[in-house]
Amino acid sequence: MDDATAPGSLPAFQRIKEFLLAEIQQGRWKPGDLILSESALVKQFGVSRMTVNRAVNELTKEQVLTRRQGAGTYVATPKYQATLLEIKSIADEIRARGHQHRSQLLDLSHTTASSHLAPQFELAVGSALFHSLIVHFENDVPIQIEDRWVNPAVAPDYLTQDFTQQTPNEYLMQVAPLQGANYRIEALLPTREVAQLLNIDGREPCLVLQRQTLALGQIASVATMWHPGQRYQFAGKV
Amino acid sequence: MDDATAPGSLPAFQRIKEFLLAEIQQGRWKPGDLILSESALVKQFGVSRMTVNRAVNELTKEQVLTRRQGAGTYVATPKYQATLLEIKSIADEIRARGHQHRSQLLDLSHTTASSHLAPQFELAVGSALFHSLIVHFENDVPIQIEDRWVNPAVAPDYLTQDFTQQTPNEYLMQVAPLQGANYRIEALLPTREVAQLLNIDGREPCLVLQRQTLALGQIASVATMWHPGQRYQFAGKV
DNA sequence: GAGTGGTCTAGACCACAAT
DNA sequence: TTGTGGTCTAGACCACTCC
Repeated sequence: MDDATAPGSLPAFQRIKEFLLAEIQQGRWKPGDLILSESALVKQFGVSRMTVNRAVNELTKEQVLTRRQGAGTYVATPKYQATLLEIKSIADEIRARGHQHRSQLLDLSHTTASSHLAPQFELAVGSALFHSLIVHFENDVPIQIEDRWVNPAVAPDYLTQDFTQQTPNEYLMQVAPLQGANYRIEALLPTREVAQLLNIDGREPCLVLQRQTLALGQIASVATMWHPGQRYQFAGKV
Repeated sequence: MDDATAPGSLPAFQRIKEFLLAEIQQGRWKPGDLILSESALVKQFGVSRMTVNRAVNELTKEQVLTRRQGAGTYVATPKYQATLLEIKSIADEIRARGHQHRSQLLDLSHTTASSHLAPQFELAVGSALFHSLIVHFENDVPIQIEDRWVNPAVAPDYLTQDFTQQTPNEYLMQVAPLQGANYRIEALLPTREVAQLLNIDGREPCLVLQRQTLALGQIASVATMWHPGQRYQFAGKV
């Protein structure tokens, strides 16, 4: 005999993957935790080691787990995503260029969802929202305006953070595992306020990134990032 | 006994993966081709079927191959890449919106690498290059200017194609497997020529994508795509 | 029916980490 | 030394496609 223990059901390696994913997504295993060894999973599921190995190796390729020979298998620390438009920290990006990063907090407040914002959060009009407005400087030159609304259900302590020490993005990724993002990139002329904050001429085009991030099964945050066209570009590899 | 046929060497499944990748990248197997079956690879490499299966399955997960139970394993048709900034066809994109695509060929010529272009191709100044300049229309409204230089070593028949029927991108992906791309996105004011071709005001910002594509181990193509800021944006998910 | 891939087993030897 | 993961074998049964 061999396989087919559960007829009409998923393959064994899939059931094991789903078990492991459920443990992680439901928070019973957290990033960095050591999880069950292969031999433990072999006993628990009554399958051969090759089958367990396939399940765990696939999750490792999918960057859900990390493995260290001789040590064990761990829950991967969330990686801030892929390819281009990485959900990375503007502060890290600036420092990686060997430059100095500084940010100026212009607003941090409690507000309510307008008829324009509410649908972007899939919340009712008038729901509570947090708002922050920050200018990021690279070597004292303004390089990004970050205009962000945050869902209080995801980050209830948002208003008490010190966003000159840690960017909102960094904070949000710390309090809630990022599940995905939708983005839009446009070339727009700045509003008068944007032009003034970025210290540019009103006729200079801006590269605008709008991003909606998802966490804990909800829309965590909606951000609009304005960059001066003369001083900023997105670049990457595929 | 079991493994360790080639001491100091790669694992068997890795050697098989590299063999398969080499066959594809050197053009001996083309997209859609049926490749060797598992049993054929078992004989060729003198390994067990599970080892071959792992190699082929991993390449399938990596979207290099596709498999059909009962039929066989095929070279995947190039998938126009990931996440955002997919290397996709502007024509398909427009048609996917249910709109009509039309393109106008403004130039298709043989030229030589200037001191500005040569380094982008890693070629000597004065090397032969092909050039094309195309305007793409969505429902008769200009939506993209595609200004492209092509390495003749990768696409020697570039100048004899009908680019009103097939975009340069589609043609290039057909003749040479795409290995990667570097891109840059900027917000710029249009040049006089660009403004005229896109039928926009010279003060309207443009969303500009520059992309360098790699194929056959060389730099295949360098393209600059201009889009009117009012009518175009990049969007996607991560 | 012959051939293909999809999955699984019950062992095995190895390199490595922790102790 | 014990336990971990990394890799591999030589079989097996199954579902599916093609002829």
